[in-house]
Amino acid sequence: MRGRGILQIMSQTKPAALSIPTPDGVFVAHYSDKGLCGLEFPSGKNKTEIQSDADASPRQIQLWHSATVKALKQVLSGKTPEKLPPLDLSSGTNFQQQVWRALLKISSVKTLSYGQVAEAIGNPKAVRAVGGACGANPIPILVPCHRVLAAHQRLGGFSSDPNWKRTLLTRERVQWNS
DNA sequence: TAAGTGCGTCGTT
DNA sequence: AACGACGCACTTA
Repeated sequence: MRGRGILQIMSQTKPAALSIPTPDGVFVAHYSDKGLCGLEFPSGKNKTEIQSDADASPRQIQLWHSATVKALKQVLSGKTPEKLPPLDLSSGTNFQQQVWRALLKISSVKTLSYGQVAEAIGNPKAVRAVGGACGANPIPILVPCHRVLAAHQRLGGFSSDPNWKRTLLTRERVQWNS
């Protein structure tokens, strides 16, 4: 607290991690001074983890967080979120950010193949790299990497529990081939 | 049909 | 230089 420069005090918000209880478990959202920068799936750890109290957070983050909570719950119930909080995707490389932005355009119910995403960002041969970028997605669910299937409507992979991909797609009434 | 192999390709580490 | 949340062609059963 003492060593911070004036610029940091004025422009930088303390990174925050806020929990989000849902019927599917406790998610954890991370915020930078630019917006939502991470979303963790529920894990055994999250259940017992000390959750930073939302009341102690800056009001801006509280506002962002309420938007996150609402959007998350909407997607979890198979709906398209109306509003997203500001997203901070700056942790990604240029390529990854292109992919993530492309994913944001996929509305609920719809899906794209890894190949189609590659085409969408004007890099049609980078199919496999798109998969890598999906795996590096810091904000799953809200950046809907689960809506990317392999060719011919096959499921494809998922870094965290593949059951999440199946669950989310099922709730969005998306079908795939086994 | 289903399952397995090999290879091209590209971004990341 | 090695590794993937891929895609495609091509074998086998």
